[in-house]
Amino acid sequence: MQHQNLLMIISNELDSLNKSERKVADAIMLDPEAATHSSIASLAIKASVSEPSVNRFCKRFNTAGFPDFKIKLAKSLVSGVRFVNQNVDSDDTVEHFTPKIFDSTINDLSLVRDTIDHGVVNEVVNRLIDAERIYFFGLGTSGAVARDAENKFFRFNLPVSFHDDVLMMRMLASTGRSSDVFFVISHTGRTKEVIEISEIAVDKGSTVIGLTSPGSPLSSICSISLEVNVPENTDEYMAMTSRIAHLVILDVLATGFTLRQGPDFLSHLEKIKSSLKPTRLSKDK
Amino acid sequence: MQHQNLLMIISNELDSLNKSERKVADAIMLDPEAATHSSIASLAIKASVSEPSVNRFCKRFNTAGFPDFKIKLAKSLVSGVRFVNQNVDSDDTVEHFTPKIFDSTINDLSLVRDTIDHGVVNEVVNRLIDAERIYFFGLGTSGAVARDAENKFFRFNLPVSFHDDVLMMRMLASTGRSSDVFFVISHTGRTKEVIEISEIAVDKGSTVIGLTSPGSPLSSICSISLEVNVPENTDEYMAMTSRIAHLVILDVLATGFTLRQGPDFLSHLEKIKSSLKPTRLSKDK
DNA sequence: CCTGATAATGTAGTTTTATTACAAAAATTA
DNA sequence: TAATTTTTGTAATAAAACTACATTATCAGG
Repeated sequence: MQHQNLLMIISNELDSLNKSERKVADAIMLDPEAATHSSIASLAIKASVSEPSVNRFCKRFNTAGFPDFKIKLAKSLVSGVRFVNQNVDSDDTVEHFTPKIFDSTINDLSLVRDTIDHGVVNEVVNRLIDAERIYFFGLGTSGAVARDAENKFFRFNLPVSFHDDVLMMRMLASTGRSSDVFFVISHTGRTKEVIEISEIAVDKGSTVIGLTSPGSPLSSICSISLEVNVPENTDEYMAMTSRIAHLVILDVLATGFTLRQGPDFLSHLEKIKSSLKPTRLSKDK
Repeated sequence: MQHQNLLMIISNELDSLNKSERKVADAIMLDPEAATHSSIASLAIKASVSEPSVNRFCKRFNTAGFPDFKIKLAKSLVSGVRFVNQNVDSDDTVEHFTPKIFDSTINDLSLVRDTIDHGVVNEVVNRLIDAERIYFFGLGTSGAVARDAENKFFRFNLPVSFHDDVLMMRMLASTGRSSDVFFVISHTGRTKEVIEISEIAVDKGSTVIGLTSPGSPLSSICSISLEVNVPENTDEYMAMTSRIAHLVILDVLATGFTLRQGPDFLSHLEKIKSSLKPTRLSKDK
């Protein structure tokens, strides 16, 4: 939370603002760069609020006052995320919507970074290390995530597979052992099939790790719930960012796994990497 | 040139300053961070000059005045290299390496955002709209990206499929028509099989879009090359970020596609979305 | 080493900008 | 609906920045 960009903080707290604070926030978001150059009076007019309201807004975000706020805002603009919380407009051209989509993704990732539970991550890494088999389950978009996870964890020298076929999943879940880990990925956490399958695996004594949204049905039934807080998508043009957050979390888990194995393990990874060399054209051609 | 760091400009011009300007410069250089928080009066005292001297100093460096100067100075203090590249250490705990991985991903994404060629994106969207069939090809990690792309573009009411089987790919490529689009995803752009297959498709007159790294063999042979600039991964613990950049770019393309179809298209997307409702548990349970 | 011109710097007043104290209005609760 | 709390605005005050002008320093030519 320490080094987060002011603009992102504002966009994340948008919901908890009162009317006039919200007006100020909107005025700033509309053109943050302009805000850093305007006086408190002109910004107040732009937001249709009084000057003290702008001042209070600034103090709410832990700045000394308006000038200090402007400086912090200016700093946050350097990092380059300019279109936080700006939806794609129907008349946007490529130049407009491309940075918006990137910025929105970046924003969501930094939110997840700051809200992820390290204790749970740690616990999940432990379970993965103890696992004799890992199954990655996911349907639809989460199927692609599961597939990526298989590819990544395969390198770790233990039996891994991914599945996006509910019948297959069901069979595997019901024949699961206590040493098996079922890693279930689901954005919503409310897909009936996935929940049923997870319940079966839990009943059989296997470990079920759910990578899903907080408070979802899946989250409540699995052995360990790795909750990812990605805001709901309000804009019909915007993509689902949760799958990207899921991928990054799997990177985190893989890193934790590797680190726990100690330095010897790196040579094993190197072996796998070099096994792919013959499939590639050499760099100096 | 406009984006050069103010602090550097000052230090470069140090010799050409007159006495009091020099005093101001020294006072600022001594603690630039403090300078951004002080008033013109306190800085004048610190530099042992009058307030107008400070003001004149500011204007000399093409700023509107002291407040504007402070903002530009503050911006120049934000480290030039965004989100300093911190590698994962072998003794990092979850608390340490988690934000590192997120930040590194975020950093790469903002690099891609700023280097992506909008013209090419636009051209790719055009080709996708004109396509009668779209094939997404990818092996390994890029297979997962291709799978995600299929899932996304399927909603657009045109025949799409993804393939991660080289034999299948080869057959499809050699029977391709000019109205077909082969969307080939490859991080390295040097996988022999993928290049061969792409060449076949190009020869048959199909459009081959390559989502790959700049200057790669794949990039040079395909019809349109969508080049993604993600720095090579130096750290053995760090994951491959390019696949995430690829996913975001596919989001961008899908958005471009949707926008080009006009507002009527949204109802079609809504239909697909609601078709999945029966598979989910309701929210208020 | 003057003298006049020019550049550099400072003083004091003015204007702009930001903040504070307090009152009015809304919203919330009992 | 009255009491209480929260939100917002008004108006006065304080702070900060700027400008015009005066003073001082610097320097070239005599």
